Parts: sequence; structure tokens; C-alpha cells
Amino acid sequence: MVIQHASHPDIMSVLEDRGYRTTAPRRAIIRILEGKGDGFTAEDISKELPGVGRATIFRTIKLLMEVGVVCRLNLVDGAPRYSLSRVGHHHHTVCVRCGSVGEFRAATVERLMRGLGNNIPDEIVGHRIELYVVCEKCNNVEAS
Amino acid sequence: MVIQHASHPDIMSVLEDRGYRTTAPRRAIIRILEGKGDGFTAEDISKELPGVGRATIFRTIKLLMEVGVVCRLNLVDGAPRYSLSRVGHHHHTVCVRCGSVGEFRAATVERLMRGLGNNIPDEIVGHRIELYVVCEKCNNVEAS
DNA sequence: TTGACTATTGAGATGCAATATCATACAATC
DNA sequence: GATTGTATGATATTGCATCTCAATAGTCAA
Repeated sequence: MVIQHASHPDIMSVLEDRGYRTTAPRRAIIRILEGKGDGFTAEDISKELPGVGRATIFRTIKLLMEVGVVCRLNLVDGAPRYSLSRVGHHHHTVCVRCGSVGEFRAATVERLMRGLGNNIPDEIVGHRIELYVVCEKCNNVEAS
Repeated sequence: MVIQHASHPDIMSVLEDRGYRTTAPRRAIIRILEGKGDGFTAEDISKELPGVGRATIFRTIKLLMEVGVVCRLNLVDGAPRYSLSRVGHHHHTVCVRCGSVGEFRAATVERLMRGLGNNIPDEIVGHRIELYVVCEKCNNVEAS
């Protein structure tokens, strides 16, 4: 169930297919993203690409969200975090110790959500789940 | 399952029990909160209480979150919204049309979350669920 | 009740992420 | 290579929230 190393299609070509232009800043940003783990911030990218304007970073991230390649997490504290969507629909785990972010998906969750529709008067059109966890790494540190 | 009019204990006395002082600004803010529906913003309150400083609004909201009376929603767009926690643990519905916020809780959700623990390597310490819906009101408007 | 102690407040400055503006640069197409 | 319109970058600006610090006001003991 945990998503580990599923590869994603070439992100740049996804943009091209939608008629967006291939530009150097976009390629640079995407290259960074592909190298990063989940849970990066816009600031992270900006630091690694001092030659690229802030606005372009945000614009590109927004673009990538629109095409479904990147998704955004609104954590309670700190700056919003972004992560690559290696699969279409998924949810996130957030480590309360180190802040690392992971992805997961589970069919049971989706079934449950559909079932909830019978119990509330509103029409459900989407959902979002975040699991707060202590990740393996932090758990091991604690144990040692 | 839907939480409708469950009453909450006197909020001010919750603060008093924790040793916080009973002050006029706090009473004013709490009175506003009690009259409001779910999903208000800090700005809403600030507008209704021009005599109270912004900092105090935010400080008081923060305080109420700490004692568990108010909870915060990080929506994708717009300002963060707050709502009274009429019950301890619950989740929110957010109408994608009008932005209204509701609360719900369901035992099945909680059971499911516990079950998920067996499927991911991390230790689950909490969770958060948001349902995006078209609320009854908006649905009716659409139908007419 | 009075006074002292200390939490709390308010006005404005400040921090920080994100967006808007707009002249310029450049990718795509012919 | 010329043309056209998208994309960019520097900067100003917005928006939410917090910090600062002197002044205010709750609380408690006497």
C-alpha cells in the first residue's frame, strides 16, 4: 500500500502536451523536483535556483498542480509543502517529529468515503486525508 | 452522525479553569464566536469588534485552540477558517460552492484509521479528514 | 478596600509567504 | 530570420499572523 518508487512520466512532456512552452526555468524547476523527496517548499526550490525569480517558482508549481503532477499540503504550521503526485489519487502521512511527508493510498479509505455519503445530507465531491505519524526513522532514533 | 446543535460548556469557564484571566476582550470574542456559525475567519471577528486589537483576536483564537474549544481549517484558498469544536474529535465538511463548513464524526472513520495502522510502517498518532461537498442549500439552489 | 503583582492588551512595526504588475526576453511557428 | 504571444524577472504589494513594549486591568493577599 505504501507508495515507494513508482516512476512518473516525463513531467516536461506533460506540460508540452497541454500546449505549455518548454523553457529553461521550467526545466530547471522540474529537474529539482524530480530529485527531491516529498514535502518540499517553494522556498527550498528558490534557494536551489537563485537565478530563477520567485514568481516563476510559484507560477510553475501552480501550473504543475493544475496538470496534476504536484499536490499541495496545508500543514498546520510552517509554509505550505508540495510533493510530486506519483499516482493520481492518494493521501499523505506527515511525521510530527521530523516533518517528512509520505504518500499512501488504500482502497478501504475510498470505499469508506463512498459509504459516508449515505450518512450526511450533503453531496460528497471529494475528500482529503492526512495521517499524522511518527515515521520509522524517528521511531528508531527514539528506541536507540 | 451529523452534529447539529450540541451545546458546548461555557467557554469562558473553560479558560478560567486553566488559570486564564477573565477579560473584557476575551468575553467579547467568545460571545461573537458563540453566535457565529462554523467557518469564521479572524478577520470576521476583527470587523465585529473594532475596539479590540488584531493581536488580541489572534491570541485569543490561539488560546481557544490550545484548550480545544476552537479548531482550525487550512483550506486551499483564502484565509484560514476557524470553527467551534462542539465535540472533542470530529472532522469537517466544506462546501465547494459557498464555503460553508460543517462538522461530522463517524465511528467507522475512526475504526478505519486504526485499521490503517497495520498497513503502513509508521506509527499513527492522529489524523485529519476533510470532505468536500455541495451542501444541501447549494444543491437546492441548483435544482430550482 | 487598597495595593502590588503580573497577565493581558493595543497600536504599530515586522515577518513571511504568495501574488500582481509590467516591461523585456524568448519559444514556437511560419 | 521575422512575427506573435507566452513566459520571465525585478519589484511592489497584498494578506495573514506575530512581535514589541508601554500601558492597562484582573487577581489575590493583607
